[in-house]
Amino acid sequence: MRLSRYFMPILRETPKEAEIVSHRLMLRAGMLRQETAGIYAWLPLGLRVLNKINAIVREEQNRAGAIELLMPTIQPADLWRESGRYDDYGKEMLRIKDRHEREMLFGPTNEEMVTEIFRGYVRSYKDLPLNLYHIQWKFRDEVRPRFGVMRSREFLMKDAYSFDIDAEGAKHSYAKMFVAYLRTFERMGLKAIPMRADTGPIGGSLSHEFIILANTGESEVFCHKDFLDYEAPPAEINFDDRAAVQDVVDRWTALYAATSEMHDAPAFEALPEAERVSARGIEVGHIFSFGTKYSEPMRAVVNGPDGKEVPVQMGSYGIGPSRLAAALIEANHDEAGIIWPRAVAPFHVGLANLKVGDAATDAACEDLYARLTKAGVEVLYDDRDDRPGAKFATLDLIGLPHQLIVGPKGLASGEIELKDRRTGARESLTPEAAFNRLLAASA
RNA sequence: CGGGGUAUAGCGCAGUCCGGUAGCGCAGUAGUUUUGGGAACUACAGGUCGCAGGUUCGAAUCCUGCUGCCCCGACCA
Repeated sequence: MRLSRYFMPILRETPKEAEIVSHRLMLRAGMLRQETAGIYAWLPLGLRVLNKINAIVREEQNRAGAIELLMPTIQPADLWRESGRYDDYGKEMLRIKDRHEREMLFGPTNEEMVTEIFRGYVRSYKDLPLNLYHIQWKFRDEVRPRFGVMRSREFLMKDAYSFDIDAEGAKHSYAKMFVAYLRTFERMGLKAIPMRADTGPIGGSLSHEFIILANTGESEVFCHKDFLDYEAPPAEINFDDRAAVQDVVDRWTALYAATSEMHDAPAFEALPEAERVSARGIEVGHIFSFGTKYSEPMRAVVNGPDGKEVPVQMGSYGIGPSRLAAALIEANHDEAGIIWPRAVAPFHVGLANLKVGDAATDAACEDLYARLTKAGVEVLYDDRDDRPGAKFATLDLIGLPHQLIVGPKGLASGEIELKDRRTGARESLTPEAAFNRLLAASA
């Protein structure tokens, strides 16, 4: 993408409403625009990040056997009366009426609707297990939205729903999502720690929050230090192997980890001091197993092997990609701006032409831009006639992992500069060597 | 929902106390000189001063009401 033809409205100064670093940087980097309290437009650069996050989430959901569909944002009130949540949900649910005075709502979550879809088609235990998910906008009318897209009213959520014939199957479904979540966050370069959680209005018996550690995190968390060295299971893990999947869950839940709401101070303090970690955290995922809470009232039943009808065992599993975009910045930034992990970076490389109009510089840039793009490397080419300093500042702000700096001085000796945004390390290389280096990095 | 702020150009702000033709910096446009870590100069353009009433010869400024937004708290992916 040529920056001269892109839409990336960066701000030199920080809008005063933005308090936390991710919000400030998202506004400054031209990723977001607030339209009203807790409601944001995603500008092109922000959307690219959101799409990268979604792609990883989707791959890992699919790998774990979940199947994507797409449910609407607007739902009929009657569906929610069946589960009893129309009255329970309170003012956080945005309720609206259509032109015929029918009561509708903007979905805050989709348990009811997915259960309605399920019961419309599935009759037999032979069709189980089943896990359906979508990535769709949700609306929760928070009393006080804040922190940009970290706590917005409209937000994007991946929500998966599992259906099983019995509790054992449900446990396996839960474990599969548990593993998928560990992999999802690790692929984004985040250290996410599962913590036992309160189930809140979703209800149910078993629940974990996935918390990433970031010193600007919103809540206080406590965990065993060994978690910091744990690695997510490999892509090759066999999700159908109940024991293997359960082993991962057991391992990741064996040590102490809790948010402040669930914190058991005596238990935590019983650990040797050197093994305790108190930190700030951000919730990026939440999984629940809630049995027949919805299937029973909504009559989502199947015939079991014995021919008897039983309500299905359900679970739901959420990740907030829009929140993740902010959380990623909270965990990856410095004074100059964002530092994107490669997997979610809006572009891989920022190519800075330090002297637009200089024939040799233009030619070198055009050549690199064309070849890298052709090779599948995503390049944002700053071809604007601007001063070098401004270009450096912009590239640091938007945080692309690699910066290719091409100017007449370096070219005079046949070299260009390759800078690593995270380490700040710079290297002078021939254009050819830089090209090969970037190809290798994207392999 | 309780408490506290704030609203003036795209962004950041001054002006309000003490009423008298709306200003600064950045960003934008044109030009000149520049060009390896957010350039300088010149010129230009950009505002129903959140909204509605009121007081006054005259209101960004004083009074009344309303609204938006932000922060702290309680609540939450």
